[in-house]
Amino acid sequence: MIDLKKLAADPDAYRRSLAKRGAESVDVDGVLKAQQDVTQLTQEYEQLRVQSKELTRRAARDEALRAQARDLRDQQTELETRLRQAREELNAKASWLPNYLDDRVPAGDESDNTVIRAAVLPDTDRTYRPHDEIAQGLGILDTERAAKLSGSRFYVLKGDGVRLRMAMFQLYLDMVEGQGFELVSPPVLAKRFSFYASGYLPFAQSDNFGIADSELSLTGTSEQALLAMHADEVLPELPVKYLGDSMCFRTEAGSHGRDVRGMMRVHQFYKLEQFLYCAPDEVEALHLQMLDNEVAFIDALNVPSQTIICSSGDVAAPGFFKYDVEAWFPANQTFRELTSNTNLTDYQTRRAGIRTRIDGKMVHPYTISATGFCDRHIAALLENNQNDDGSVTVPEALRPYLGGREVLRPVG
RNA sequence: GGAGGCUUCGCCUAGUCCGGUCUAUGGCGCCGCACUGCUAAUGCGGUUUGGGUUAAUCGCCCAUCCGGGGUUCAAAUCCCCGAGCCUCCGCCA
Repeated sequence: MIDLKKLAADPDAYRRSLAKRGAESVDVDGVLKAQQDVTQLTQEYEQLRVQSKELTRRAARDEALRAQARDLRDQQTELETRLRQAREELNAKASWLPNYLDDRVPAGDESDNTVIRAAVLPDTDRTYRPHDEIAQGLGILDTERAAKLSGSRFYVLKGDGVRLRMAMFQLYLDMVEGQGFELVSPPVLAKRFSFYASGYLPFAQSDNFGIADSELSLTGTSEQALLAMHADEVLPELPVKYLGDSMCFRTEAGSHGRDVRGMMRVHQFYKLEQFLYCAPDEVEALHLQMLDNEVAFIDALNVPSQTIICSSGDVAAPGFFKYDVEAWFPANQTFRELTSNTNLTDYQTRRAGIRTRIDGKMVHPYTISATGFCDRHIAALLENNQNDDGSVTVPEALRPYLGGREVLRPVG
């Protein structure tokens, strides 16, 4: 939710932001009108309440006034109904307003993303095999059996694949030691409200798996839980930093035929998420700190990567400013998104009713949602650290967490 | 699945039986001031949140006692539905 007072004060500033998103169809005037209606009805209602309260006070000792008081109450009830309807209309409309965009966000689609840190690619003409072939060779990935079990866009991760995931988990914890993160493993089933609060609903209605005969859906990221679990709270101090540990579930609606092979775009994957609440004046520094964590981790996996500022078309509705880190996938000679790091300003905390006191004033804290690592990192690691015989050299940083092993060898 | 208890403005709490200055009590914490020759003690005052009014402050007004609905001139208080927490029993990884 954006700040409606700020919107009313300068609608054109918001319209410019919408234009950059290509979202001119959003009904700004309708929201402003609905807001005025609510304000006006509220004032009328309050005036009636004053009269009603006064009359009630006197009616306590004077039965003759009770008929009159009853009449006033009925008027009040009627006005209350209209006020409630006006509020509902305002909420329904306002929930469709995306966040403002930072001035630094380039207008356009994916092709307009701005590279702010270039990758250092290996100077070689050797050929690389795609990560899924390497993984199958190592016997750590089984997509055929996953298809029998669950269908397409799933994988069974086995043996050293699971160990790699656990090793990465431990390495990540050690690398961000001292930064004040609390490790949290939240539920992956959440109520509708949680998806609304985090800004996924109503925009991305079809992205999540619902549970039949239940209000619950599977979360696409622990971000949704780490936000909603603090709904309606006043946070005593900032920043609050979490590492969210969870499986993530996504329908991948609208991505038919893209990345159907391997581990890149699936219905279920593991992710360790960096999620934090902070004061507005510390958001820039923390945003960069999260980015540094991501890059340092990917570097530690010996995976070349570049950092980009995402263009307007690549920033989801609740986002204000987003960095992506893209890993080099040498088999296809292409960069693919590995991590995503968004400053969401107070958009989510407004929706969730999360506040904090800064200099004695109640304000909505800012949130940052940034990937720590996820299963895609395994794919990037395998593809970039493969050897010609199909084995994979374990990056040095990971070796202590894999019993000192230096190489993962193909089976049979 | 069964039975019972609980939910009050940061935390704890009075008030609910029997509706009416409840305009919600007190303590802790916090803030301000005063005092004391120390960042101790004490005293006085303030301290829910959201909205409205205002250029803004002060003030004033409206709402707010887990959520929703109902009864009533009037609801923290009575009735109904729901949520959450707790205890005991049952069942079960």
